[in-house]
Amino acid sequence: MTDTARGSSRRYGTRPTMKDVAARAGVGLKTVSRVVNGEPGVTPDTEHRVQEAITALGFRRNDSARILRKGRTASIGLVLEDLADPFYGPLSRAVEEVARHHGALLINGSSAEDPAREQELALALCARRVDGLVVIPAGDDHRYLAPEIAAGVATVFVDRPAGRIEADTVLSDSFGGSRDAVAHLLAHGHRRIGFIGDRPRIHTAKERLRGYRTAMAAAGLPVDDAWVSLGTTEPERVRTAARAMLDAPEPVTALFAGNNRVTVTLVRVLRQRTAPVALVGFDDFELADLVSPAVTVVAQDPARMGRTAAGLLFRRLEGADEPPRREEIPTRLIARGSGEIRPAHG
Amino acid sequence: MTDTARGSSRRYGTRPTMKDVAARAGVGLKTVSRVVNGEPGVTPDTEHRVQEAITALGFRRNDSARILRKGRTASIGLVLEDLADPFYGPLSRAVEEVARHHGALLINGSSAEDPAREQELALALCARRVDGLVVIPAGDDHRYLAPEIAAGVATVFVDRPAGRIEADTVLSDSFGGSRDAVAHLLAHGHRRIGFIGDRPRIHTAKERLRGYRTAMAAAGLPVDDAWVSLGTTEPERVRTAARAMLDAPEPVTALFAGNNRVTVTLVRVLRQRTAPVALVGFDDFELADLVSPAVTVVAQDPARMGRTAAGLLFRRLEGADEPPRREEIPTRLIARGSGEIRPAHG
DNA sequence: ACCCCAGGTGACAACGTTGTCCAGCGACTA
DNA sequence: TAGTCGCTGGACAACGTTGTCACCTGGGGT
Repeated sequence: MTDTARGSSRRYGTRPTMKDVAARAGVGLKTVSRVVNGEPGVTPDTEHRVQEAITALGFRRNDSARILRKGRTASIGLVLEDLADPFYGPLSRAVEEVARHHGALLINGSSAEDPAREQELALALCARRVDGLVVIPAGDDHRYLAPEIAAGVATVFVDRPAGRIEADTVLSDSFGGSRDAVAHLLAHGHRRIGFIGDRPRIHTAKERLRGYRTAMAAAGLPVDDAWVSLGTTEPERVRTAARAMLDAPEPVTALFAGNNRVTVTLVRVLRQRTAPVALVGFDDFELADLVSPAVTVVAQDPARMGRTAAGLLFRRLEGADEPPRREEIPTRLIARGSGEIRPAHG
Repeated sequence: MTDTARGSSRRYGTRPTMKDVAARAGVGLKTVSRVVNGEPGVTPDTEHRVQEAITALGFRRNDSARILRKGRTASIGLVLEDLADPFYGPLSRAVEEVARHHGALLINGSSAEDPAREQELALALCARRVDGLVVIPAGDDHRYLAPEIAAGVATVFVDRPAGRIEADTVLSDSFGGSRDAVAHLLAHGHRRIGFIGDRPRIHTAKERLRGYRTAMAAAGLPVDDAWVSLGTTEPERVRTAARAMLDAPEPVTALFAGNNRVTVTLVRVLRQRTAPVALVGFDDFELADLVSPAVTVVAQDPARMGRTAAGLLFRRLEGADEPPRREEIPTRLIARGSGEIRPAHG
């Protein structure tokens, strides 16, 4: 048994090509191509012979060759932060749905919040000649994509803006949503409100902090430095930050969580405490209404973000030649109880 | 302005090729190829000239052509049920992680539980000449994949077995997990236990039902037909089924939910009722410990399933020539409270 | 009877890359 | 000094498909 023998059955070379089909059907190569692509100009009789050869040989068109020839791949790339994060599930699903509607496949990868990996992935997708790219930025410099965009790769940034480059962008209203969230807590009598958010490098984290500060300022309230903590969403980090705020001499009476991972950790922290602390989280999550107290949130609409992004992308692909757009998706405060707790000594 | 003028900047044809780079660097085509692929046999000086030309022109290798030439695409396909379902997030992430480790990209799509769409997707991926395929079956006949598998596409089925075809498979221990879940309820004194599961067409639903029946039989208990309800996971369907069981003359005192979607709906149903009803769910979910009572579940390990599947796939790609394997991933009962409620008149 | 036309069909080049193979050139050895 | 070796570099074919164009055949019009 030679090694050729072993490998031969796995060789792509053994796959039948149009040439093989043509030979078997006794027709020309181009005729097979016509049948495969449903082009007109083939007698029913010929077509039948070709179809028969196709099934007999188990032929399947090699899209790699087709793509090479046609230039368009009918696929779009999606670079996101983490496929396993519940925020991105509906988003990717929405992108996929739109892509499917346009006959395109979705190729995706997770950057794990690492700018280098984001770039590596995005460029790998460009090398595959995806027609378009939906990117949830991990880094803040996307100039590396400029040549690709110039070469015709429609590119849309979602959830966070592109860095140092002009491009279509779809964002949640992080600032407005956060302002509303904090205003909600203020309206319920809180004066000392803590904010625990994601790393300051991340745009949405900054925007949400800005919303928090703006709401506090609008109420004429000072913000103690100890009330703000930005960092990773690791549960341990969040727990430590929360404890510091809650165990201070003048503890906060309410917390505003900068994202869904933080909110979940805070729910766990707060349930171990006796003193009631109000909580509002940015981004909704499943079962938020079932924990007790039910968690008040600023809901985003990830599916809509995905749909909007993919929509913009395909507009470009269809030739829309307008300056880059920036769509802002509104957020919605959903009051469920945890934000309505009044401060103990209100 | 002619239409050529409008479209020209978006044409792939305008992208520089190795030929262009070679011309600019004053070297041969193959030398550029060597530099791009880091092959030896190029003087530092020449290499430098080529690198310069590459950056100057913004060249990026066209992987379509490379794929066509080499036969291998360095990408694997993933066909799942719904990207937005929290069960599949960690699973796809795990597959992606392994793929990345092998230098492969992930192309994926959702079948939406529709066999026709599953087939369409899987075959589209094969036409793209993915090296391998991870499929979470929606249908129960996968003979359509036989030619592809024969042609060398490594294929692994996950979560549900392949239909009418032999192939590597990775499953959760649905039967054993369900038996344990029901045994747990029995141990807490329940005798009338309801099972609400997914559509009977789905293999895991059948297996979980079998586990339920086996546990009941082992305890010498009859199963009333009214205690079993299989169907979609639509909340409305599940609510109706639950109400019928709970409002019967001889109501069930405990419920076993066949999957995570059903469990969540049941939690909502039960919290509106005064009489305590025990609940165990198949498949864990985030915050299961935070609702009250905390939900006892049979936990699966989707990440491990994904890793195992991708592992099998790459073993095949690396030439493993063994008969199809069937890996069963054990489940784990996590008692949190909801399963430990004793029947009112126990 | 001739010409023309239309529709069906096939030969051939091209897409951009990689593998094969050979040529050129400088250096080292006998 | 001549022969040889090793290394760099390039010409060319091939991967499987599609677009272009020309050929052929048969039928209808004059």
